[in-house]
Parts: sequence; structure tokens; C-alpha cells
Amino acid sequence: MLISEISKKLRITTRAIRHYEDIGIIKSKRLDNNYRYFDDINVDKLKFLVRARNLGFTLDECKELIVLFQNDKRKSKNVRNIAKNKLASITKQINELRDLKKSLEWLVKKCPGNSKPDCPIINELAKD
Amino acid sequence: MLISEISKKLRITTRAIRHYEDIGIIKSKRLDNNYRYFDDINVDKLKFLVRARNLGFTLDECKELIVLFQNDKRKSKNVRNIAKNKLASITKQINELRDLKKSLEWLVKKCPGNSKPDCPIINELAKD
DNA sequence: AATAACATATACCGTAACGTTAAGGTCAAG
DNA sequence: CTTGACCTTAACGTTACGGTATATGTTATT
Repeated sequence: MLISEISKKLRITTRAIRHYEDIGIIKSKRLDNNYRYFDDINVDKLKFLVRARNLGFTLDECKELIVLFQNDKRKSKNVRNIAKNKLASITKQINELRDLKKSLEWLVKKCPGNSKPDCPIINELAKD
Repeated sequence: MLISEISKKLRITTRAIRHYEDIGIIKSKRLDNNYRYFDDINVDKLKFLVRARNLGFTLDECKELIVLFQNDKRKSKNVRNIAKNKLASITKQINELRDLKKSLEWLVKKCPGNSKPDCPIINELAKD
């Protein structure tokens, strides 16, 4: 398949596809006119990659997952570990964001939001 | 104050301080030996900046907040708007992460995590 | 005074994952 | 033959600094 066909089918930009090739996640052959040609295996890898990205995996993690995907002798615990680690980091991120959210909510609630200069948000940030 | 004093007092790297100066958030004078010297106003701006960063504001947002901080004729509603926008984007991020978390939890739960190749996570990512 | 040890300066590369020009070949249609 | 759609590579922009290299400046010790 040509790059634009895949782009349309998978709803990702051609730039992204080239990028994935640049960093070695997928490979392509070249036609006589130097256009990229992706075989079925690489199209499958791309599909897999898009789904993994949508689940929040980084490209490095996707790379690992694709290796496992392509390996019939993989152990499911290796896959699970990657997912578990991701889960842990996402949970951590959520908690950090929740803390920020609480602080911001408190500040927003305290601020009158009128045309006068007195502002609890500014005061809090400037305190000490 | 010299850069290393501020660095210690505010617990940020000198590299960060120089960066803030590079992008115009703060300013410094120079001593005869070309060392940076920060006056009280800029030290205050830096303190403010550090707190704002800890609340999740981007440097661009901090820049805006500092302008308001320095302006006695500010309107608190302008400050509040910045905080509200931040709150909205953080809430959005949290929701997105929560969705990812649910999906990952489901997959991790389904995966046996043993030494065999059959893996629901891989299957899910490869489906279709 | 020479030298070591440390602070400061500028400057450029690297990060994540592409987006966005820029400048130019290729191909089918009119 | 020109237009337009598609392809190519190269390279800078994004965010907020960290890291590293190199060049001076300052302080302390010999």
C-alpha cells in the first residue's frame, strides 16, 4: 500500500507514518519512483501501533509491544507487565492532576472575578 | 542577589533561572564581572513563577499572571479566567486519563500473565 | 605568583511525537 | 504542456528545561 492509502484507512497523517519509519518501528520498500510501499505485515504493525498509541503507550512502549506482537513465543506476562507499568504511571499522573485541580478549584472559588485588583489567586502565588 | 543564592533559596536550578531570563519572564542587571544580579522585584517574580509552575501553569501562562501580579490596576476576573481555563484543561486531561485507565485495567485483568503466548492485550490491539 | 577548585558565562545538542513549511520530483487528466 | 494531486527529503518549531563543552572570573592554598 502507498502511504496515502494507509493514511486514509488508519486516519493518521503521512508525516506520522514517515516518522514511525524514521525511528525504525515499521519498514517500507521503495517502488521505481522512490515512493514508499508498505506490505501487509507493516500495515498490520501500523494498525497495532495506532491502537496502542490510543491507549496511551509511548512510541518506545509501542515498539516493545510490536516485538511481542510479532513473536509467537512471547509470554503474556511480559505484555502484562508493560500494561501494568503504564497503568501505574497513568494512575500517578491522575493523582497529580487531581491535586492541582483541587488547589485551582479552591482558588477560583475564592476569587471574586470582578473589576477590582484584589485577588486571592495573586495573593496566594505572591505570598511570603 | 546572585544566581546561585536564588537557586538555593528557591530550589530551582540556575539553568532554569537563566532560561526564564532568556525567554523574557525576568530580567537581571550585570555586575562588573558580567555576573547576573537580580533585584528584589525580579526575585519576587521568580518566587511567584515557581509557585505558579507548581500549580501547573505553563510558562506562557505564568508570564501573563506575572504581568497581572505587577499591575496594581489589574482586574481579578482576568486572573480568574486564566485559572478557570487551566482548571478546564486539567479536568479534560483527567477525564482522558481516566478513560485510558479503565481500558488498561480491563486488559490487565483479562491477561493471565503467564509464560504462554496467548494474550488478550495483544489480541485487542491486533484485532480486525 | 602559580595552581587548584569552584562559580559564572555563552552556546549548542537532546528530549516526544510529530506539525509545518520549503523546495522539488512523479503521474494522470485536460 | 500545464495543472493538480501525490510523493520525496531536509530542517526548523513545539515545551521547559537538562546536559555538556568551552571560556573566563573568583577564591583559597601552596
